[in-house]
Amino acid sequence: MNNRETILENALILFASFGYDATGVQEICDQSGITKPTLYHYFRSKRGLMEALLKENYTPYIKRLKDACEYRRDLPQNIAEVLRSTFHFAESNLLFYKLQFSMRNAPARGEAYDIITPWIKAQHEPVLSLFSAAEKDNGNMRGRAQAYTITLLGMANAYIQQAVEEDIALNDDLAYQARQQFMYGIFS
Amino acid sequence: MNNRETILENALILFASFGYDATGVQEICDQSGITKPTLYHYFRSKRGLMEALLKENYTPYIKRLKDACEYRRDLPQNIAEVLRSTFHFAESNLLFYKLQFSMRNAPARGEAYDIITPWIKAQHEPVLSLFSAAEKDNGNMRGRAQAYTITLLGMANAYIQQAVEEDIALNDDLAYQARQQFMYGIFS
DNA sequence: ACCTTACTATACCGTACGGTATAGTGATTT
DNA sequence: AAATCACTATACCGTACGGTATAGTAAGGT
Repeated sequence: MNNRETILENALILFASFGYDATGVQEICDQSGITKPTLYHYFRSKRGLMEALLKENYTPYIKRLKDACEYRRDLPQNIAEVLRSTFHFAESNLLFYKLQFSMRNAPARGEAYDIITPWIKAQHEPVLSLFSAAEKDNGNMRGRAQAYTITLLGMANAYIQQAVEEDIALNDDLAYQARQQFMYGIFS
Repeated sequence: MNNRETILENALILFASFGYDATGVQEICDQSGITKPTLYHYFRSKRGLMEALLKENYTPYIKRLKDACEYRRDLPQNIAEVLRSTFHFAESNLLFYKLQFSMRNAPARGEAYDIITPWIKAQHEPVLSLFSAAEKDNGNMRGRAQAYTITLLGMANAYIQQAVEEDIALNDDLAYQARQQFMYGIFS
């Protein structure tokens, strides 16, 4: 494994364990067996390192999420796919999931929040389009696309948190259960 | 207002805006119009300041939550009360709610997480007892008290987040809606 | 008058931070 | 053989951090 990958790997572990602010560049270098100029050669700053980390880990999930949000007049199917892709995202790289979750919920005026903002948008945007498209087929959903987006993703996180703490699998069954519960919230 | 209260008030604003790590003691002092020895007189350390902040703001909520979790063989009633008290907690001091939420979801090895851990337990414990008590009256809930606790509190957070971002009121109607959705998840 | 107590300002401590200037190294290109 | 390139180590920069030693001040008790 080359130095760039080693740095990214150790940065993920340290950032996820101690947070962005509390993790020093020197610490990442020590853990990776390199020195600072090497790190600054590959990533132009601490921020640049975090940006690269987010890009590498988010990209496949966002791509799959976009597919999951392609509306084909079957909203329940879409919702199941959104939940499945999000569960898979969390399960396949739990460390990164924890990191991004803590950053999303970090105070809004910190560097960490700045860096993750575009990715939050990239996640919300396709889900929001999905519910906007579904509105046209279902009158009593009108004007609530934004609310549905927040609630669906919020519920996914609640399920993931539960699965992590209870050590149960984030499988399709759980996604189905979450979908039923979410849809009940919509149509009641 | 005395200096102690001024410091606590400004610390809340700054910690909630920029985070515990990113907020310097000097910044809090400047904002409060005092100097560091004054702060260190009232609070023995930066950590002590945060602990005092949590204690003052959490205590009334935990007390009310405990009442809400007193089981009288009417679980739906208890759940409604848990949601109501939590919604009220968030709405009456949104800044503090945001602060504690970001700390709860912060990386588990930081000082901020250490400080808040006992309060997380103080919140979980009465809700867990509630579901444990309800288990005895309802066989098909057996062994899931922990899962219900996490899901209920997680759902409350999802609703609060939605209410904040959509600028809608965290009133009893919303608590009722959240309860229905949660109970659907239990009994299905 | 004297002592204690609660509180506050000036000025400083050691440490760690993010980042870099300098000087290489070893492989590839010309 | 010379020059170029990607990469890496040593040693250092200025700044900001959490925290404190010292020296008061102002009020109340005796």
